[in-house]
Amino acid sequence: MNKIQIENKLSQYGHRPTAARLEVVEALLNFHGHMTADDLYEHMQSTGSSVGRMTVFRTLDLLAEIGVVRPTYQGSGAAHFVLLEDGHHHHLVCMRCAQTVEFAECSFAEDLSQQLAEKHGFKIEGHLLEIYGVCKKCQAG
Amino acid sequence: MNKIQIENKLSQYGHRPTAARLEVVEALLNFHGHMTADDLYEHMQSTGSSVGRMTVFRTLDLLAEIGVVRPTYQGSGAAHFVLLEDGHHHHLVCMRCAQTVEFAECSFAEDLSQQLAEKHGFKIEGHLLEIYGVCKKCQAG
DNA sequence: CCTTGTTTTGATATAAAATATCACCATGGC
DNA sequence: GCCATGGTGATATTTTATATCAAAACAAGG
Ligand SMILES: [Zn+2]
Ligand SMILES: [Zn+2]
Ligand SMILES: [Zn+2]
Ligand SMILES: [Zn+2]
Repeated sequence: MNKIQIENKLSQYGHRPTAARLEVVEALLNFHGHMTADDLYEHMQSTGSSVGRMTVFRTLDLLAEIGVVRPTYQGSGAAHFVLLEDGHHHHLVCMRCAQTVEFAECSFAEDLSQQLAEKHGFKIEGHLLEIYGVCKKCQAG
Repeated sequence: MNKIQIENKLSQYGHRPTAARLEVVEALLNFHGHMTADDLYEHMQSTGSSVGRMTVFRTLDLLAEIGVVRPTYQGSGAAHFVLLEDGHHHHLVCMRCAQTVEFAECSFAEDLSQQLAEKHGFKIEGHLLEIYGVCKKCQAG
């Protein structure tokens, strides 16, 4: 999902694709991997952006609402946002040290999605699969 | 997963199944669904427990470390803990109002688990599948 | 263009949640 | 019992998130 697509999605949902929001989107796409709102804000600061902290928080919330990102909890107290490429995201998380490894393989069946949508009246737009385990380093320690 | 099994798991991992911890476990099992640490603490208070707030936080962290619960983020600022029955948990979340619906159907393939374990050196112990969508009420509004 | 109503922004203030500290208590091995 | 280790809980502190509000940006209509 690129900047243009996200811009369109914002418009679709009646939110203006303002300069500040697009700066956040740009930073989000450049900043690879998981990040907290403050991580992203500080990264933007370091590249000379003048977008405020509140706008970063609000834009991430907005992007979560329209299904571009999703907040997850990685044990640090702050929400970590992950990009939902093509609507989904998958990662392994170490239960001890919170190290995460992303992977592309998707085992989510489309028919289960439909079945759940009907059963619960939801319009389904994406998913996150988190697998828990213990990483090599923590198995040794 | 019942109280005894969790008690054994604590011991297995070298943590004492103290009275305070078991009270938290008991409350956790009674309190159905998702909850924040403070939700659980307040619930315990209301039932006359004298276990302190810190112990509730610490016990939940401990249980997360051994795979009994998992913190998730549901947009409220506080971590929501879900019980990993038999190692896994699945729910639908509304992207607008954060309403959640749990479901039992599991589409996670065992062979993918093995494949990932080998590839990344993880010892896999469970998973969470979060499906995002818009609930009936929010579709209407 | 201007005017006007609406949305967005960002500084600041506030509230909420998580973590650190530390003295005390409980437990288990010696 | 005595010591070493681990666990507890009150409190203080830090970190995150949210509320507030005046100013700025914008869209629409005249
Ligand atoms: Zn690890
Ligand atoms: Zn997927
Ligand atoms: Zn909803
Ligand atoms: Zn499952």
